[in-house]
Formats: sequence, structure tokens, C-alpha cells
Amino acid sequence: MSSGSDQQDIKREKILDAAYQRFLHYGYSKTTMNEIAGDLSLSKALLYYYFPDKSQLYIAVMRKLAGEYVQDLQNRLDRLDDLKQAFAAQIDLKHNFIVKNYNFFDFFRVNEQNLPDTIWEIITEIYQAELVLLSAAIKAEADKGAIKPIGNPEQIVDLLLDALHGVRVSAVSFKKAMFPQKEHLDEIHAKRLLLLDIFIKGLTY
Amino acid sequence: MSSGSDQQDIKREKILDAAYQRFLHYGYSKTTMNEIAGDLSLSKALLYYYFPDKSQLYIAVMRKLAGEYVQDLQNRLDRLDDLKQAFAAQIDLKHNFIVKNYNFFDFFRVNEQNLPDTIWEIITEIYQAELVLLSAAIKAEADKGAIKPIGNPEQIVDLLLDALHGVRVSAVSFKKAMFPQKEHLDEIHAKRLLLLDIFIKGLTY
DNA sequence: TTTTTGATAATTTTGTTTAAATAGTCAGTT
DNA sequence: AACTGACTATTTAAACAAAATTATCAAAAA
Repeated sequence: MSSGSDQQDIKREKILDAAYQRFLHYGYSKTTMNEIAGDLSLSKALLYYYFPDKSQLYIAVMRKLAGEYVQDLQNRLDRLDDLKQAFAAQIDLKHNFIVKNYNFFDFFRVNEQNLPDTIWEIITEIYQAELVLLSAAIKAEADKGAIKPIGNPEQIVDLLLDALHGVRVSAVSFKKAMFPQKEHLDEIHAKRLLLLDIFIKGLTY
Repeated sequence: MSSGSDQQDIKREKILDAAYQRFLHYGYSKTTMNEIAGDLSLSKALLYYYFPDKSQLYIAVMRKLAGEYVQDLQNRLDRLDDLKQAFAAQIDLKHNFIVKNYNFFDFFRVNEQNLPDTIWEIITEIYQAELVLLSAAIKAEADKGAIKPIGNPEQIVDLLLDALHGVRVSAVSFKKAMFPQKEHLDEIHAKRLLLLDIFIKGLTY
């Protein structure tokens, strides 16, 4: 699959790690290629030997993160057989993923409307993986007879994920609800479970 | 209630109408006070006699729109006794409200995270009105025996509104989380109706 | 007294130039 | 093949002026 040598792959990984730390700590635009190279005691020119440009380096890190996230999700869902738990796990994992890498994603916020196609591909891959895994969970639940068989599970999963992500702290104060406080996490969690409960009941019969 | 004369109120209304047309057509930042005054063949200085500044004028228009929206919702719900129809009406009205005034709300998109408190108050008022009206619809439905009695209808309405609020264009684009593009509104609308359908089924029995 | 305006001040936005920072290249070394 | 120092090309930032727009106010009109 990959064309380079083992040594090259190892160095690539080291560069990805260093780049990730910088991007995570300072964001994309405040990270310079010189700094990444400096962290590894390498010349900047070498980075361009391994990666065509800065954005491609960023994208490679992004791709790695995405892979890890999907792998985590898969592992987690493999150990669950309850539909409600499956969705709860997805919400939980994604939330942590975004919170942990918040600064890393400043690239997204800055380039708002014109993200590179490659980024969209990665996002789509994540989304597709979630769709597949959770659709499987729905089918399994239908096979158990817990809910009625569903013609288009992907559509239902898409909808439910949207709905769950919409849940915020007592909507009276939208204002600072962009990133919820820790003490509110329980409330959000409870609301999501309630939503799951009602939604899944709505699928039943 | 209002302290000015009738004549003053009439002129205020005319200014609000002219301002609304400009804001709607060109957005907040590309509308100048001179243009609004020009539309009414008045001097710009007179606008400042009736409104303290441009943003207050905008907010006054917003408040008027909000009032009309709540009034419309109330009228519409008064003529319905079915719960699903009630929420469908709310979704429909809100959808039209946002589509119709899409350009007017560019102020929201530009000032993304730091909207004036007054704007948030208006948003909260709309939300509270929706909460009251839709809770009443839920109670009515429970009285009919169509759904099981619900201890805390406001909680359910809050949850459902959150869920509906979370609905976005096929999750591939979570970038435009704050304000969706116009061409996507119809897709969002359809997804919300589906969510509504499942949710209300989930309340039944 | 209330409503209205022209003239003007104050502020914000826009455009322009220049300097600095950073991305990216390449001939040549290890 | 892996790597670098020195170089060029682009992008960003700062500083400033010009233009556009908001906002004020003394005075006129109703």
C-alpha cells in the first residue's frame, strides 16, 4: 500500500506527532513549519521532503485522528448490544473528540466556507463510518424484535444523530450554550437519554 | 403604555417599515441610514430623533417581527387541536419566518458570537411563547387521551425543540452549524417533519 | 413645544503602501 | 535516499490616508 520504506514511515509518524502537538496547542495559522521542524531538530526543508505543503501535513494529521476516532467507536460498539447504549456511546465519543481537539479544528473555523476537498472527504468518511456502525446497531435491534424493521436505517441514524447533537442546556440560555460547562454535562446527558428513549419508542411497533 | 403621541407612533411605524425593507433586501451592514431616510423623503437626522442609533432601529424591527411571529403562531394553534399538527404548524411557521427574512438575519451571521443582549432577550421571548403554547397543546392531547399524561410538558417541549433545532443538512456539513444556507432549508424542513413524526409516536402509549 | 433639517463632528470602513514573517524551492552535501 | 543552508515567493501585519457612514446639534419650521 504505502510506497516508502519503514524508516520513512517512522519519520513521517514523528513529524505527524510533532505537527499535531503544535496544531493542537496553537492552532493551524499560529503554527509555523519552522517550529515543527525545530521541535524535531530537523530542517524545515525536510518537512517538504515528506509532505508537499503545510496544508497537506495538516490533512495527514487530520486523517490520522479520524482513523483513530472511527477505530475507537468501532471497538466501543463491538462491546455493546443495546441500541440506546450504542447511540449514547457515539455521542460521548464524538463530544470528547471535539472537545479534546478543539484548537486543532481552528483550521475549520478560519477557512469556514472553502475547506479543501480532502478535508470534506475525511469528514464524510467519519460520517459514513458512524452511519454504517449505528445502522448495524439498528438492524440488530430490529432482528431482536425490540423495534420494527426499518426500511432506511441510515436516514434514521442521520436524523437521530442530528437531534441528539441539538440537545443543549435548558434552552432558556442559548447564549453561552456553545460549549457546555462540566456541571451541565449530566443534565445534557439525561436529556439525551430521554430523547433516545422517546425516539426509540417512536420506532417501536 | 407608549409615551409618544399617535402621530409619533405612526411615523415610527413608517420608519420601521422602510428600515425593514432595506434590511431585508440588502442586509444590515449594506443598509445606510441615509438610504432609509431617503426612502421616506426625510432627513437622516430625523431617524435619530426616533431611534437612538442604527442597531436600536434594527432591534426595533426585529422586535416587531418577533411579535408578529408569536401572534401568528398563537392564531394558528388556536384553530388546531391535534398535537402533531400543532408542532407541524410551529415548524412550518418558523421555517417560513426564517426563509422569508433570511437576508434580514445576516446581522446574526455577521455578529456570530457577540449578539447584543437585547437580541437574545427577543429570542428568549419567542422561545418562551413557543414553550407555553406547545405545552398547552401537549396537555390538551393528554386530556383527549391520545397520549399518556405527561408530568412535565415543558420539559418535553424543550427537548423536542432542542432536537428540532439540532437538525442540519445531512451531517456532512457541520461547519455552517450557526446559520444554514438558504438552499438547504427545505431539506432541513423535511427532516424535521420526520423527526416530529417519530417523536410523537414515542409519546404515544 | 414638538418635529425637522443642514451642517458638521466622530467613528468606522476601505484602500494603499511598506515591512516583516512565513511558506515553499533548490543546488549541493552527507 | 535523506537531509540542509541559503535563497525566492507569498502571505500577513502595520501604518497611514481617504472615503464612507454613523451620530450630534444648533437652529429653522410646524
